[in-house]
Amino acid sequence: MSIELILRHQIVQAIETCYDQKIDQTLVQFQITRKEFEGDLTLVVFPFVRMSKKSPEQTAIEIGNYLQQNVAEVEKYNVVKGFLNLVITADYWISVLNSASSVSDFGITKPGESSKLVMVEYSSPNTNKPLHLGHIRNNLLGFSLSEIMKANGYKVVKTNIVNDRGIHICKSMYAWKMWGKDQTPENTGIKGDHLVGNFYVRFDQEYKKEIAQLIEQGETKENAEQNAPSMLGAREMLLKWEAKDPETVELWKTMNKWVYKGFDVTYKALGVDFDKIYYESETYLYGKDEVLRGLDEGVFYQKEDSSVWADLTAEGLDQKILLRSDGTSVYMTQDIGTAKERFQDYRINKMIYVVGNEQNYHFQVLSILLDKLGFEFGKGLHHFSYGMVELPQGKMKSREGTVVDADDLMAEMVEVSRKTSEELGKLEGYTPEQAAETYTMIALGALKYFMLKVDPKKNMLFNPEESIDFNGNTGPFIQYTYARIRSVLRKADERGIQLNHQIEAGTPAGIKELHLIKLISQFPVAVKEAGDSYSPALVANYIYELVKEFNQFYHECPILIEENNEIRNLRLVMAETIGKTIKTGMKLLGIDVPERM
RNA sequence: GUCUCGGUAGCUCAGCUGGAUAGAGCAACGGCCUUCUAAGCCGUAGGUCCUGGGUUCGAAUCCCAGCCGGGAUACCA
Repeated sequence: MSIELILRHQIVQAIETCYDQKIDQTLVQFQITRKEFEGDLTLVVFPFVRMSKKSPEQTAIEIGNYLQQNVAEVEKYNVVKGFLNLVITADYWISVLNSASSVSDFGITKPGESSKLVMVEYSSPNTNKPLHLGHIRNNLLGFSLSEIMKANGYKVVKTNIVNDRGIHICKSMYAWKMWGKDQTPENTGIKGDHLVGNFYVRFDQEYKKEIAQLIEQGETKENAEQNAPSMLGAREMLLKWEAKDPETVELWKTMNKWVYKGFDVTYKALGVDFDKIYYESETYLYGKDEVLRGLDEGVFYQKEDSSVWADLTAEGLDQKILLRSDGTSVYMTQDIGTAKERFQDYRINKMIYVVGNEQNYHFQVLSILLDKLGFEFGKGLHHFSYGMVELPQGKMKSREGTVVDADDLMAEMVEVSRKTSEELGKLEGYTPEQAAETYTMIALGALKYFMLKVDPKKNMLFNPEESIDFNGNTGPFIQYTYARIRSVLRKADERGIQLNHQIEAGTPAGIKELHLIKLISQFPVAVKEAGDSYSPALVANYIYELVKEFNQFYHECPILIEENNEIRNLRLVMAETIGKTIKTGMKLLGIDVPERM
């Protein structure tokens, strides 16, 4: 049982004994004692003043006395104003270190047979352009969230729904057919997703030219947009595709194949993967039956033009269209279909959609509609809504080319990482392959940590002018600390020092050691909170705090060269446990840590 | 118009289930490599926590109003 739980219980007892009042455990609020005061845990006594009918100081002293007498782990206490600072015995903290160091998966709750199944949908790209920085955030969040859910004892299915059909891909197809028919990834050497993306941009350029021309000829802007030859061409392609025209379907397959091959490279570089991939071209017709059933059951209604609608005014929202007057589906219809499909394919207990906050409204409506259709899981959907990545000029737009490309960004960072490693002479003695593996790991560590350390729900700013840092609160800083710990442990091994993992009670641990052990003990708490609140940032922030604290310790206290064997052993075991915690924590963020750097 | 998210140091962000003197990193300035990895450590400087009310023993944190910014808002996904 953790010290917090023991104390919580005992404090309730103390109030009952001293003041003859029964209180709820939730009234007991603890915090970690601030550095400038002596103690480990602090009880705020103000809430109890009303019961004691005494001054805060007097109340604190009485509760402190009770705890000191009745709780073995409480060594002593002091009172500052209304704050009761409790000093926990060193032996308790040593026992905490012992239990943390003795297990291989400290802080992790492994899923078992009866664990709940969570499906996490993330990435979900369009197949008309390569992935950019916004997708990177999505992918990293989705992957990390999946790892964090697993670490909280859930079974997880990672899924990706590929948006492989629609007018956007037809635009690329049309442009290719018109202005680049001879080009392939093979004969141009351009990565498939980039090649297709180039045609998407080309389409937009030509389209704009045509609009300008039509307006000059006296057309209204609206007419010009509707009747520009390119747009007509793309629309025609969409109709042909839906009619399963062989030539169009063939072109569609070919170009999508190029894109998938490109995506695979990017996904692999990012270190993300999926257990199940859905393709919208296969699922986009699914929702229609459900909507028609809803219409039969009177959940939805039909307008005179025979379009089908949901009335959400009772929920404080508007009317929402579900089937167009020609009977075709909209985005919402498809999502109803895919949701049903997924719950049929898997016994999902919870569905999490990792999708940007611009779609908050969509998912709010989706949840309500599924509920109205009688699906139990409707209310259980969770939209993991994250903020946009903005550039100094504002939002990224693929069509206008104002995007930070995922592949380019990674390549640049690997290059910076390589140069830095070489300048610092860190990887001497490594083979070129080992060196490349390490500096790539560092580059990705920098990128991933940069993206994941900020609160997912907030918009974040990325300035391409200032490359992502490798110093300070960064991935490489944490990786560096890990490598440093490994180095010390390697040297200990070389010198024939055997670690004794069962540290004996009474080992003289200093304030610095105790503080670090306290931090180690918080790791499982951080993992749980990250899972409960769906926030990888909490794990990132925790690791940073631990690492920063360890580096201070490292500079102040010798580990390997400490002369007292007992203390040296304590510090080595502590360092090893911190290393293990860093590795586990970073794994939750999808970041690897190097043995050397 | 309505809904929603945000506003904390020059910049990027923590802290937000109310608690002690609001913290990091970057950028600036000054120190520390003959001792376990200097991608590190120490120090200096930098704040009307958007504004105004309210609740409270106590508010960056909760409530209300306003200002500024992002996003959504019935047939693009």
